[in-house]
Amino acid sequence: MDTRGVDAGLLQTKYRLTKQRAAILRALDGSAHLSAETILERVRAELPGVSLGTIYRTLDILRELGLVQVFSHAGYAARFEAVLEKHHHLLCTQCGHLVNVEAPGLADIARTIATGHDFAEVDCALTITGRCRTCLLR
Amino acid sequence: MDTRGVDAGLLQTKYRLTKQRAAILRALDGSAHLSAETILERVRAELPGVSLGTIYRTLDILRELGLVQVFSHAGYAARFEAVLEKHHHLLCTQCGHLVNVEAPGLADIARTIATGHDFAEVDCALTITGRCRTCLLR
DNA sequence: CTCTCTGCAAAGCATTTGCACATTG
DNA sequence: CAATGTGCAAATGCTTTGCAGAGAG
Repeated sequence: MDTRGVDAGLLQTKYRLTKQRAAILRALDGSAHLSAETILERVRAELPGVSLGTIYRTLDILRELGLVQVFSHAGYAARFEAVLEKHHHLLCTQCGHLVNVEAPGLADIARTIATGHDFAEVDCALTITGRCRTCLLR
Repeated sequence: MDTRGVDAGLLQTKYRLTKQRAAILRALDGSAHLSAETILERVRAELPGVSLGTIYRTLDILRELGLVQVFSHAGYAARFEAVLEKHHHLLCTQCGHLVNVEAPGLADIARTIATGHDFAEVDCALTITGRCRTCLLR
């Protein structure tokens, strides 16, 4: 994630660029699938006083701005990552391991389905579940 | 949903067919996208003492047996429905309205992606989001 | 200076669980 | 009867929120 680009993105909005927010952006940089708790740990490493409430509030703003993608699935805490390119998820139902995958053409399929039902402003999220190699061998 | 078929299905397992479970199956019959709370209300209409714990426990068994499909999405309580045919979901992000849709060929796409990453026992769930006609006009 | 943001701690909500009793097969 | 299921209520875990003080622009 190009943090400078995101900073600029934030600055163009009504939101302020605080040191907490900058640290959260840095924590997301280059890593995928971080839980709020993990982000809290990383941020606290450089900014000890930060609270979980701030993490959630900031992530929600970043999601609203389209800078962060959220993965949530029944039975797991949400996981967050910076948006680089649109992608989908492959989840191991045994160990929770998450892989980013691309599904070329899926967006078009989804848009066709949605417009057929009079929906607009369409987005889609595909979650593929299964068992990963490691778990299969166990 | 053919409740008799499901009863038979239950009976073939280690699970007992109690009056609570039968009532829950009846509550699911013919309706889609029921929350646990709604199911509780319906079941209590004929069996007043039933608890929410039992609803969740039973739904979990039915899901495990493949008789019930669960839809969950960040910010909403889970919604449950009897499995008739595999389908996907179209969710209005404004009003929460949920529509069942088919996505022919998607299962194959998902399986191809998953096996490419050494995953097996593959399933997939597509959630398309957008705004429904009613909300667009508002 | 004003408006937004933060930390804290409490609340919220959906869901799960321990336990003693009831029920099923 | 032995094993499974149930109601109840408390616990859980993630996430959100109110508030009073701190900080950004």
